[in-house]
Amino acid sequence: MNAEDMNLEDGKKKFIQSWGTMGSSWGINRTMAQVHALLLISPDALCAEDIMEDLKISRGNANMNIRKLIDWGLVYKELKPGERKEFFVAEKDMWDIARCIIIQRKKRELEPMLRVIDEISSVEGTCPESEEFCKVVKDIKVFSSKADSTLDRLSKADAKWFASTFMNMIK
Amino acid sequence: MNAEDMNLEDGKKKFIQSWGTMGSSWGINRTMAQVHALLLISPDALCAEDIMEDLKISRGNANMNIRKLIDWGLVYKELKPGERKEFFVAEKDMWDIARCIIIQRKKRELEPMLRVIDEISSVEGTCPESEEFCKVVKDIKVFSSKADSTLDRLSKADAKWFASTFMNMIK
DNA sequence: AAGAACTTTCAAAAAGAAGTGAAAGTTAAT
DNA sequence: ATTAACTTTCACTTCTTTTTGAAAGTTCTT
Repeated sequence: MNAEDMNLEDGKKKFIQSWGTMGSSWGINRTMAQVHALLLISPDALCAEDIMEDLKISRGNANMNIRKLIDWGLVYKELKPGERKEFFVAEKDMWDIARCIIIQRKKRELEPMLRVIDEISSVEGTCPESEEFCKVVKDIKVFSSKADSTLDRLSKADAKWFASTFMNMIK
Repeated sequence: MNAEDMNLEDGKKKFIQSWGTMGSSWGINRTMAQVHALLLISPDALCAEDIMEDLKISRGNANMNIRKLIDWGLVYKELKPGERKEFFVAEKDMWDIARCIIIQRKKRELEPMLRVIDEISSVEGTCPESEEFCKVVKDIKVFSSKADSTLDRLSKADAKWFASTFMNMIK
C-alpha cells in the first residue's frame, strides 16, 4: 500500500460528501444525493436508522429523501423476512442510474418549457418586436422538441446499446 | 386574431417568467435566466438601464448577471458608435446556445466528479466493504469518462452536423 | 488633469431552501 | 382490539443563496 493511498473510511467520507455537492449543482438536494451515495457504496441494505446515524440527519429528513429516491427509481425497498423494519438498497447499474436521472431531469427541465412554449406560440404579429418574438419561440420549439424525443429514445434504449453504440457513435 | 390568441406583452412576460423558472431548475439563477430571456426576444441591443427597468432589478444585480452571461458566451457586448454606454445582445442561434450550456454544465456537473473519483480510486482493499466501494468507484469512473468525452465531441460538433446527424441518429 | 458617464464591488438585508423533532398516523403481530 | 414498531407530517429554525444600493473604480472627452 502506497503512502498516497487513501484509506476506506476517508474514501467513503469523501465520496459521500462529493456526491452531495455534485447533487446540488445537479439540482438534486444535497442530502438526497448523500443518502444515495451512502446506499450506493454499502454492500448490503440499510434501514432508516442506519442512514440517520451515518449522515447525522433527522428522521424526517431521512424519510423524505429516501422517499424521493424511491420515486426517482434510484432506490428500492427491501423487506427482510421476520423484520418489521424496511431496508433500502440502491440501484447499482450505472446505466440504470443515468436513465433515472435523464427521465427526471427531462420531466423537470424540459417538459415545463415545452408546455409554456406551446401556450406562447399563439402570439402573432407584424411589428419587428413580435416577429423577433415569434422567431425565437419557434426556434426553441423546434429545438426542444427534438431534444425531447432524443432523450425519450435515449432513456428507453438498453444498457448494451448505450455502451456500444451511443458512446462511440460520435467516434 | 382568435379569442385565445395571446397578445405580445403577455407572451413576453410569460416567456421571461418561465425561462427564469426553468433556469432555476437548470441550476442557473433565476435572474440570469430572465436577463437572457429578455435579450433573446429583443430585436435590438439593450443597455444595463433597459434591463434594470424591464426586470425591476438593481444595478448591481443586473451587472453581475450580464457579466455571467457574457462569461458563459450567451451574450455579447455591443458598442454603438458615438455612445459611451455598453449595449448587450444575446446569441440567438439555438445550437450555439445549447453548446454554451453543455460546456458550462459539463464544467460544473461532471468535471468536479471526475476529479474526486480520481483521488478516491487509490483506495484498495479486500473486505466486502472496500470491494463494493472500489467497484462502484470504478463503474462511475468508466461511465463518467465516456460521458465526458461524448459531451466534449458534442460541444465541438457544428450546428449542421448536430441537426442532421445527431438528432436523427437514434432514429 | 478634471469632470462626466458608466461599470464594478461588497457588506448588509431579504428571500428561499432545507433540516429538525415532536406529534400524529400506519400497520403487523399477538 | 391493543400495542409496539415504524413511517409521515408539519410548524418552526437554521443555513444558503440572491438582491440591494451606496461607494469606489474606470475610462472617455475636453
